[in-house]
Amino acid sequence: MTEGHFQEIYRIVEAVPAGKVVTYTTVAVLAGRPKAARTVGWAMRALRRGTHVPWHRVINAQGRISLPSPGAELQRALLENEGIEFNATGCVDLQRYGWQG
DNA sequence: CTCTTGACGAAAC
DNA sequence: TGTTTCGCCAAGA
Repeated sequence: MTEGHFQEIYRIVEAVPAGKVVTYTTVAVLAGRPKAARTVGWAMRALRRGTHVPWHRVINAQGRISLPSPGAELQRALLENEGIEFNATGCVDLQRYGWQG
């Protein structure tokens, strides 16, 4: 399944437990590329049928959903379904729900 | 091989 | 405080 450098990213995202979230940067760091946060987003967008990666647990450093399109509503719904709460500003408390805690 | 795009991020304006 | 720019990395045309 060597789908390129995304494999490592997918592996990390899959390791994120339900009810927790990680930022693109965190995934990038764990993947060994702290400057490749954008690439993580690329990997998420590249997700297609067949990949059971919990992409919805990946948010930006602001604890906010970056998806400009309706995908944001879906991601938020999935996160709330896992018990994650959103701030009035639509932000998630990374200190509380972050994988790192 | 070159140029553009993108679900990022921090800094500059 | 909101918007814009630059840097970084990988993929697609």
